[in-house]
Amino acid sequence: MPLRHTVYGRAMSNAAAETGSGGSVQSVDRALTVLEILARSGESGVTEIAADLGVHKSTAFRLVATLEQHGLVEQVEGRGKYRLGVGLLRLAGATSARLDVVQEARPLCKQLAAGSGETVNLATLSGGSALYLDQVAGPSALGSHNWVGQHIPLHATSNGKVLLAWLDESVLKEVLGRLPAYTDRTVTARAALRKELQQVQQQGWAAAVDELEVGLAAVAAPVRNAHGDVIASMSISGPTFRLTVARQAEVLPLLLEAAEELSHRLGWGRR
Amino acid sequence: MPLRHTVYGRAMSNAAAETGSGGSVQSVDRALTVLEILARSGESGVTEIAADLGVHKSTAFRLVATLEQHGLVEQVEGRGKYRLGVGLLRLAGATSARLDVVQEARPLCKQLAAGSGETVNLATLSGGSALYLDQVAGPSALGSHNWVGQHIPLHATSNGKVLLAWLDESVLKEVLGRLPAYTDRTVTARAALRKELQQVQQQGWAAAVDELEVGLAAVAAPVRNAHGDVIASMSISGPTFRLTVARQAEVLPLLLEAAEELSHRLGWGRR
DNA sequence: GCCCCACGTTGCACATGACGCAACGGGGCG
DNA sequence: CGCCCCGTTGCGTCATGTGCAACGTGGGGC
Repeated sequence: MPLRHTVYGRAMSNAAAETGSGGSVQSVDRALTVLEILARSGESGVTEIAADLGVHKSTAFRLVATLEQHGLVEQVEGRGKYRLGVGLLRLAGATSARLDVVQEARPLCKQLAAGSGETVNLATLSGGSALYLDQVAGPSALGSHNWVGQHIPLHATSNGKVLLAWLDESVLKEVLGRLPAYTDRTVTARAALRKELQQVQQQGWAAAVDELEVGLAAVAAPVRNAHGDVIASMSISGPTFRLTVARQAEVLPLLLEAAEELSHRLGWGRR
Repeated sequence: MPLRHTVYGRAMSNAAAETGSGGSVQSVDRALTVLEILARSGESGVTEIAADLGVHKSTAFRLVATLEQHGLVEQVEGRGKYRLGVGLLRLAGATSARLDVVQEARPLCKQLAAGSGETVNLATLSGGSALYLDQVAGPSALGSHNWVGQHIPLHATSNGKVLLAWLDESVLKEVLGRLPAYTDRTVTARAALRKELQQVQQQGWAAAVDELEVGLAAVAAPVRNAHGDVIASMSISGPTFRLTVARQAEVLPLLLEAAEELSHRLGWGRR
């Protein structure tokens, strides 16, 4: 789609780190950028947002005020700062309700979480990283991190490896630009990763222990659509001390069964 | 804040269900309304959105296109229709990262404690029993026990019953291993408990009087997350002589309102 | 304790950018 | 084959979003 927009008169004085994403409707574009800024910073004041956006304070204020009226942004009590609001959760809920994968997966994830006692995640490929679509915390997991909506590196997670393992060679090359290390267990050598991905493809599941975070372990299995493409990955994760290799072997059959059942519900292998 | 824009020439032919929420920045306001429309409908075409919004087709199109560039909206393949995009999940992830049941609940619990005069508790399911997350003592509570951090049997408390009532059958079976009696009012017959849980689910709240301790009464209501899962339970508890059935009926609306408001803050979209 | 700065917030006037219009292309159905 | 309805796009106009300046306030430093 061609950029139809003439350049703006002004010379973009700001450091706004323009994503290059020009919007069709300027004010809306700015407003949405505000959301992204808040997502990144967690909490920002009007002045800060304005500077980041390269617009006048008052402009930023009106954008934020409008967002606030829709509940997408709220101001933290007392202080004048702003942060993302819960309206986003409702919208996101509507989003995932619409994604058949998530909807079909939910009961299975729940059951799997109950059966394994650990946290179950569902992830898909999105823009060069793993996007976590859903998470069901296991009974023994309290206050475990919520990954939903997060973009997670592909080469350091079990879900990521599954998603990579069935990728076309051409796409794979693009995605594997850099392989940063997060712990000293992270696989950073391209050859080693390639080899592991092959193994993952053969055995039908992947594992990652202490590779993204020390103390975090997970196993994952592929989810296929009606065409047989791997469109998502389901994982069981927990603390390394609890999710030992032996325990992994115990929960693996449950995981594989759940992932297969989900694939089945999405039309794989039918007919 | 006064509505500053003049009405459009047109007489709002649509059923746009104007929330009365005027925005400060019109186009942003409209764009966000588009998100809400899509959240409600699941999938809409430009024309439909335009009609719903009371604007021209082309206007709606540009709004949608801008939303699309930020990933908040995507067009379903083939058909020209639009739906909410995964970008929302990313934003929501940033939201829920800082979202904590206890933290969100605190002001509500306080208010409820003040309004009811009794002690308010917040509990969740953890490893086969109820884990008390927070407690706000009411003004008339003298030296009442502090339950925070305690594991309490599920079948003998109002919170426990709420947490059980919405549990999957499979999990429920596991949890209900033994039903020890703590007083002679404790429900120990599995059939009776099952029946009560069904009633709890229907009426949307639970009660327990003298079932865990003689002289201790409580009513509880469910707290839901964005998916509608019951993730916690909020209760009002006090001495049986004060929290009579009549008094319970008085505080129940307050409790239900608080629990619903909390659910709302956690992203539950009512209904 | 005082002052001063910096922040969030609001009224106003201008010109910019968002809007409605009308026309195009294409896909599905009769 | 032709109709109709959809999403999409160039254009001219004016509504509307914007920058400016001023206000109130709260907190930090001197």
